[in-house]
Amino acid sequence: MIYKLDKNKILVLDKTQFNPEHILECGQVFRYGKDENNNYFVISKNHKATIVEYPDYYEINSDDPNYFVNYFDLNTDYNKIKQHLKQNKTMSPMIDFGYGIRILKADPEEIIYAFIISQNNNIKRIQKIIDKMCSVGEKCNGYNAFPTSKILCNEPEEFFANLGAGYRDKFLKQTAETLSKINIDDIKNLSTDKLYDYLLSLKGIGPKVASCILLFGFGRTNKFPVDTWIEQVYYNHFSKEKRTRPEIQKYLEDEFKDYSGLAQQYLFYYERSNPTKNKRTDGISL
DNA sequence: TTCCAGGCTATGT
DNA sequence: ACATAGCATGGA
Repeated sequence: MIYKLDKNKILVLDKTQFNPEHILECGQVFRYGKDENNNYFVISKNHKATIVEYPDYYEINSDDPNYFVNYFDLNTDYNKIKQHLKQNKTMSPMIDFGYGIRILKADPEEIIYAFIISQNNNIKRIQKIIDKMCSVGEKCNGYNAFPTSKILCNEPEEFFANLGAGYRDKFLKQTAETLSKINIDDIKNLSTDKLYDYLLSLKGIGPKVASCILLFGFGRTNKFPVDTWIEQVYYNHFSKEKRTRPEIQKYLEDEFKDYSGLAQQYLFYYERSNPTKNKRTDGISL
């Protein structure tokens, strides 16, 4: 038990396994920021939470505490998981660096669109594009909800063309049309392999994006998405042996099994916070 | 100017 | 099955 509910507030009582900066800046969601009081906030679907820090605890203020108990995965003991992962000597210092990371239970549809946008892109621009998409989302108290697929599929071509998403605009439009015709609950319980194949059938979704969606949108923690950053981590901290991205993914999933997703977040956060000076993508020693 | 960013599609072999 | 050019946009 690391939290307690106090009316409409959640009090997170264990700061060793909850840190808003670690959670939000490790690249799993994009609709977050700091408000005028320097407090982190995050928007998920049609809900918003603000996190206020106190000396011995964090206070989560939101429009729906129950939603955010699940969203922040507060019933899972991450200290136990970290202890297990620390058996890997490479991981250990990286876990100490991002000790407060948690895998969020984000909205699947929102994650699908967000990670289609993410391909061959940078986080600043991803956030900008998503923000623009949300201009057509349901108006909530001081923010816009992420637009539903039904809303998106009724938007004209120009809407997608003007997002600044570049060539990804047609992927977003096609995905909106496809997803508006299905119920996400119908695919939510598919096996990981079947769900993976379904995601790959959508235009703009390849192995890496599908892995991110499985991990962040559908809670499949045995997935280890490999992007440019993880590729760097692999060559700099795990092995000099040249491998393709799918091979690196298999290598790391074999190593971390059901904890792959969380392990990936520690590595991603660490590498992005401490960029390797001499980039090396070919596996050859400098 | 060129390179890069949470890669993928299309089009070759 | 594997390799790679081309891709929109903006910041370094």
